Amino acid sequence: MRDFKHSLPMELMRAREAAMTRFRPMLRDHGLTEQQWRVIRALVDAGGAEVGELARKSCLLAPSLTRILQHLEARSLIKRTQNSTDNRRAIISLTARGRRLFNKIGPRLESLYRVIEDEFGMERLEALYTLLAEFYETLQANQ
Amino acid sequence: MRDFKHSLPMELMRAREAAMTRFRPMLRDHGLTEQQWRVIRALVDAGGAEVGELARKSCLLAPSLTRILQHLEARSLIKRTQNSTDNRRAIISLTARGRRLFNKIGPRLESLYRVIEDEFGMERLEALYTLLAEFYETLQANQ
DNA sequence: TGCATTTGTTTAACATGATAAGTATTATAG
DNA sequence: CTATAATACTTATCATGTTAAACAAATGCA
Repeated sequence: MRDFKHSLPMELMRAREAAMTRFRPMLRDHGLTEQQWRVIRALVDAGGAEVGELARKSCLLAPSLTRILQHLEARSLIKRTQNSTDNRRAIISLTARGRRLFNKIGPRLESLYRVIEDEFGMERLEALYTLLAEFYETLQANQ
Repeated sequence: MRDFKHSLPMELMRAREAAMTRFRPMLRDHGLTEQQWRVIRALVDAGGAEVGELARKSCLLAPSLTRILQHLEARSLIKRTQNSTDNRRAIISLTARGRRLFNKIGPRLESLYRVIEDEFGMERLEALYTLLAEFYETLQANQ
């Protein structure tokens, strides 16, 4: 049998965890989890989105996102607007407070990211991105 | 700001999720979660290990592992042996039942893994492994 | 129109992730 | 030898992951 250490899902997880260890403390300082940050960032990127769309963009399952949105709404970081043509769809967007939080945290995370770029090297990082994207596409295509 | 889609932790997660989607149904058929399977596999690999060692090998946090071991013990898949020289350390090992379960599931997961090898190609897969290991080492070294 | 089906989202239930605090045992300084 | 610190785990707590089921609004069709 293949060596246990050579398990792809675990290697992907370890690499991800190594990166998140750099980012998590700063998010925590602002009372945000990694997943809450992903939602905020996706909202900045999209400028308002339906829940399903947001789930795809932030790579979260719908039940997780539901709970996260409840937390963010309780902290007045997001707001819901009803879609007039379809009452099932709620449109989520950042509040001014949510945008301010993003503006405060975003740059700091970017600089942490640049440190990783420097340490690992831009070329290898790009190679990794490419392989990951190809891997994802390959497995999705044959699903 | 860097494009949101270009977020390394998320790309790593998406790739991992794409792979796990292939494996999870079979584990579920046998009443195992991915994490429980990692513990069982680490135990086969090590042939008995202390809790801390097991946590490292299976990439689980200690509190998670504690709960998982309770579940596996309740199902008689693992057993605990006390270390005579240090009563803090418990040695975990598989029961005969645990080994039987491993022998039933292991080969099926291996064949699913070979499908991925075929789809993505062995060379690219090796390249991905290498980059992931290098990435992990780089970030650990400067931590 | 009326009703079954589909779609978008939420609840529920159980398992794990993440951090902090607690407990028991061992090692160690004085 | 004893108080203290370090070690190995476990509990506790809150947030998310995963699956199934519930729910309401919209759609398709007789």
